[in-house]
Amino acid sequence: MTPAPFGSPPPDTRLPRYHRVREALSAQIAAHQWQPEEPIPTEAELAQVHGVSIGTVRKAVDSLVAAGVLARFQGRGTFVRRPDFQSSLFRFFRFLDANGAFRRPASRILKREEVAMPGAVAAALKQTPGAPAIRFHRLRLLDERPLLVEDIWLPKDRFKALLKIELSEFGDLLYPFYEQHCGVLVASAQETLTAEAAGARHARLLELEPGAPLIVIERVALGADRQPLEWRQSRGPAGQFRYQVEIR
Amino acid sequence: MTPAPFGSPPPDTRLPRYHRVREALSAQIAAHQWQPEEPIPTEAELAQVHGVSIGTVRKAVDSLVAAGVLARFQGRGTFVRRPDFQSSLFRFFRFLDANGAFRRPASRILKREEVAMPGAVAAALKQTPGAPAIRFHRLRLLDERPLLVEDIWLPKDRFKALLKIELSEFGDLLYPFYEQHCGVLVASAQETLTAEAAGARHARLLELEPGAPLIVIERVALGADRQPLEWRQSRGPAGQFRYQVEIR
DNA sequence: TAGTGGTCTAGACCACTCC
DNA sequence: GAGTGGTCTAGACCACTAA
Repeated sequence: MTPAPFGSPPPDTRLPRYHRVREALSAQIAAHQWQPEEPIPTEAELAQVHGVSIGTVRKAVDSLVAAGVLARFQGRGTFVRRPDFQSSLFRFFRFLDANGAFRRPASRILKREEVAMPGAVAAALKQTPGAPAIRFHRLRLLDERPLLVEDIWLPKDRFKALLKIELSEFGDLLYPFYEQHCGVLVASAQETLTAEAAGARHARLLELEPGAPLIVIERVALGADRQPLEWRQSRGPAGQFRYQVEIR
Repeated sequence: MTPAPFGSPPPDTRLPRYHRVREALSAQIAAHQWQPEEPIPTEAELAQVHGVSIGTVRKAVDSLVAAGVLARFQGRGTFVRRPDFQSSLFRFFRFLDANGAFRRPASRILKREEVAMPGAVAAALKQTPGAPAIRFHRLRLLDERPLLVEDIWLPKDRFKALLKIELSEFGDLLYPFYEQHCGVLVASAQETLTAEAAGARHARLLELEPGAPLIVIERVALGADRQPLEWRQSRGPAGQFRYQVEIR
């Protein structure tokens, strides 16, 4: 038995080989070793590099595909998946226009401010309470009708470049701005769904009666290293929301 | 090339072999060929029966395990899974007692009646509108405090045995009664989550203010053959509900 | 100890994409 | 046509369960 090699994470003593190959690939993906546009090495190459058979490589890749990290394309190669947030809970709001076609809602930033981070947000972002933060208030609309109110918090140090951008220059999506101006790439997120009665402010913004039921979605966006980057809370009318699952 | 064999479903011309093996296993499971307590044939046997290698059988079984239909146990065998509804949305209601331990809520049947099935329910159960139906009103409680109101609809013909049971004899769970008295086994279900403001009746039953936000979960319970068996709508206070997902 | 699934190999041929 | 992933084989040994 060979002695365990030294390395930063515990060197994985008796795990199955496909498991170790998967860990190695995961680490390389997290280190941005491959761009989403270029294929990762072929299965034959990976088999040779890791000293295992192709079948074992396939099993490792299989599990990363199942986890949504990689995507395979027959004849083209295997690619790091650019997250498209297809499974986001927002998908279950009825983002349809008058003709029934899907539409991305427009965004209107109502306010951008520099404030101290409250305790609950700081806990989610692993910051100290009161740390400098950037906060956005945003409204999302469909055909000029309000659909969602959003409250977005970012740690100021990593995102201060956003303070120099004119509000009118922001597009409908924020994550491309994080990437281009702050070098921060959102890789995944955790969402929590709850519901509440609309307060006066949210009711006014969403053009509802106070007390109307709202769906509340809280999201912590994570980087490839699973460090929390952004915290946001979004509210929309419950009547517009419908979430379906299969259970066993 | 051998001629396509005759059979009830189209005999699957050029599908991968593991796919055909999976279909065959699926059909046998749906036909109750194996009980959940007994293992299905070993991988070696299945390989021989279907004329494929063990690796191909494993791939077929893999996909059924991923779908939650089978469960494998090293050294024991592979079994048809008895559904435990672990993924039900109800799991996200806070079913906790004063000490924070999980508890199954108690059930109190408020009413049982024979009525004609309304159109919406009939559509979900693939019955004709106005067909004879059994309807239960039920309250679920935790520590004597109401947690959920339920409205349950069943087609009368398959479930008439339930009419002979005293209301006091029903336990906390209905599905065992379906199985024992009506020979009907629930294999899976589809759930839809929405929210609404509490009407007067639901508010009173749940001891809330009228207009308080409610989470509404609609469930269609399906048999092993995916025929709809039961339709139910459950309502609970939104503040007690919290649903979490990981998105990519 | 016998039998099960879990892991792994070292190939093969096929279907597809791209040049 | 060259190169990719998709499917498939016919074995092997290991880890675990149950008797």
